[in-house]
Amino acid sequence: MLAEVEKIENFLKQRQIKLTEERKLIIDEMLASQRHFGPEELWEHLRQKGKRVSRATVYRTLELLIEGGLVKKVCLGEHCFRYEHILGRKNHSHMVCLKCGALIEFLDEAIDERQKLLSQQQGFEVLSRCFQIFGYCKNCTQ
Amino acid sequence: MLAEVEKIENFLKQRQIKLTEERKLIIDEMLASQRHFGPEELWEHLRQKGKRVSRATVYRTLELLIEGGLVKKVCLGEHCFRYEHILGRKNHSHMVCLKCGALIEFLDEAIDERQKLLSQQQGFEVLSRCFQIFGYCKNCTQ
DNA sequence: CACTTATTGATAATCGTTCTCATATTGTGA
DNA sequence: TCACAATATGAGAACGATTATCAATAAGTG
Ligand SMILES: [Mn+2]
Ligand SMILES: [Mn+2]
Ligand SMILES: [Zn+2]
Ligand SMILES: [Zn+2]
Repeated sequence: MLAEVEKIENFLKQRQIKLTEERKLIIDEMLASQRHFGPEELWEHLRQKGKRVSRATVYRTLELLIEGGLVKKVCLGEHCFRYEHILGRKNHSHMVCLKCGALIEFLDEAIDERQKLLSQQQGFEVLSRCFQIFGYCKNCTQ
Repeated sequence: MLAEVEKIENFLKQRQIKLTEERKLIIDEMLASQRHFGPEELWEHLRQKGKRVSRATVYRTLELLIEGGLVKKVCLGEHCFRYEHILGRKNHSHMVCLKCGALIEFLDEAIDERQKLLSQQQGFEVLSRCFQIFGYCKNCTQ
């Protein structure tokens, strides 16, 4: 956790970005709370702790952290986006339960390699990937 | 194309769904135009041909066709959704060029199998998948 | 043809996200 | 330490794609 905060602060310093109170609050909350979260959710958590920041600042900060490669935005269906920090985590994908909302993370060497091969064949330079599987989780099919 | 129209009309008849002028227009336009399209785009094309339907009807009809498994909605980044008809087409994924917007379709047995295996391991019942690769196409990296 | 039921159009509402801009804070270098 | 330029913030307006509303209209059955 300390290493993570440090990595983030280094990123901010490298560019002409100021480490404000609000950004600290948002980053701390992100690292402390559950893995996948929405901006509104994070904002509400802070608010409940008496830490009031603007919704706009939450969005702006998350965007900043994405630019720095510290946070990833995941599309979980129609109009549902979640964020998660990816400090020290391997690139992974998600299975999304359409009933209970459960998220199952997965990663697979074989898929990664096939995917790499396919894009090379097309002369396609990969920047990011987005792979979701929608359906019902174990609990919800029983 | 005829077979496709027929398949769609069969789907409509099977349920208590009426084959209205507007729905015919939308389906014809979809089959006649390019593969991936947005609702607004389809609406505009019809309008330019003097065929006026409500935007709402375009959305409603596409939704209907998705239910019938005749159309698929593809998420191409943040707030960009496209539709495509999947009549007689294998399930495929897309590489999306972030510069020129090009779409490269791909499908791969190996990935499908790994994915199937992974979801089985989790006891996860798959309903749909969504796999996109973002980056730069051949033309845009040169 | 008549009648029931589904569908349409126009536009208001929604909702997550971004924009605006006056005010406040940060970090620098004197 | 202090002053100052550069950045960042908050509050709420604006946005834009999609969905909801509901009175008027059309489809299809028999
Ligand atoms: Mn995850
Ligand atoms: Mn396609
Ligand atoms: Zn579930
Ligand atoms: Zn391109």
